[in-house]
Amino acid sequence: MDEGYVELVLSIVEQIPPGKVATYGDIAELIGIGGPRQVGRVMSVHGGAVPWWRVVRSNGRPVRGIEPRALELLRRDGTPLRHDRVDLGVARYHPG
DNA sequence: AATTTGACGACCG
DNA sequence: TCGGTCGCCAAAT
Repeated sequence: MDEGYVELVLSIVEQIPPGKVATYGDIAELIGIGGPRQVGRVMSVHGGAVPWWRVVRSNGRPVRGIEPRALELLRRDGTPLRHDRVDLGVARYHPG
């Protein structure tokens, strides 16, 4: 596998197809780390190498601090957006 | 070693 | 829908 959960998180994010999104909580639960904050921390450090904009919060809102950027990238992927929010009911991707 | 911080989540009013 | 609170855990200070 790998040396730590960091690579594991990144590998999952890379598997998210265009037009779909995953939540921090889903990833955290999938790999079995303490909580979604750890996923967020990993993304803040190594997220630049993966499609970070396909990881959103549980309420469908994009990542904090970079919403404009995330929304444009999501829109480019064809992700179902409802104004400034992702339609999780349709766009939610179940990793694994 | 102790405290605060953070790309979060669930719950409550 | 919005804001406040608590729980969570690793990293930063």
